[in-house]
Amino acid sequence: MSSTQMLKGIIDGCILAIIQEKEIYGYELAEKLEQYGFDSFSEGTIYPLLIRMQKEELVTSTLKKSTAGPKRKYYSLTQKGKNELQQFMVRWDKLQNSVNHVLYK
Amino acid sequence: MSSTQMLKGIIDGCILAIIQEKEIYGYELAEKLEQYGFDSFSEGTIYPLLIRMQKEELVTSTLKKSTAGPKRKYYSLTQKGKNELQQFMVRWDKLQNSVNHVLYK
DNA sequence: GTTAATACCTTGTAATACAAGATAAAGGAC
DNA sequence: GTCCTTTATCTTGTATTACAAGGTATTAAC
Repeated sequence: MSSTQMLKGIIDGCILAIIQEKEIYGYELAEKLEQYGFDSFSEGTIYPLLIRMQKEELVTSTLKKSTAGPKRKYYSLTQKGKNELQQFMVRWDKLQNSVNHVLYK
Repeated sequence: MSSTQMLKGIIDGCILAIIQEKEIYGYELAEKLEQYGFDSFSEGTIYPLLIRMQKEELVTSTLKKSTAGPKRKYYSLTQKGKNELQQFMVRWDKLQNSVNHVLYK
């Protein structure tokens, strides 16, 4: 993943980090992102992203019954996903340094 | 500008910050970004971006002779650009907090 | 059986990072 | 004087992707 894709892909990394904590389903993830202070990540963003990440074999999913509503698709990280998260954290750190260097010199 | 566009638009803010320091032309800007640790911002990224920012009236430009090569197009911030930079810095700060909250809890 | 809440997915659009390549001007080598 | 290199800008085309908008399914409560 290039540095550019990172600029576009910050959410990806954050989602990997949240999933690593504990397995989680899309709807819950959306709520959690809002808690963490991210504005407006709609389901139109999150579901396609999760599907993409599963295609890339960063996450796996299992269906579990819900108390109310359709089955929940719980996601957890694969080893590849854990590696990707590590790499993301390095890139994020570097990006943070660069941006702060520019902004605050 | 939404939070999403920000994710994609971090470079925009950085470029505004660099231009605010002193007027600068595209080619020089590309070099400077590399100095600051950004990988690989090619001219195919930077020139369209500068043109876009001028269209949005965030920057103005004036041509000046170069010692070698075609005329340099020096960019500087408009008042609108300065405001945008301020807003970007606030959004960046918020984003940083959110991401770090997720990553390092 | 209707409503509300929960949960997932799809389609279409606009933005945009970037590679690749075109163009232009100046200076130096020969 | 013509060729090469360096400096400098711009354009075209492609792939990615955030998101709005809307659709579908399941359960509980009434």
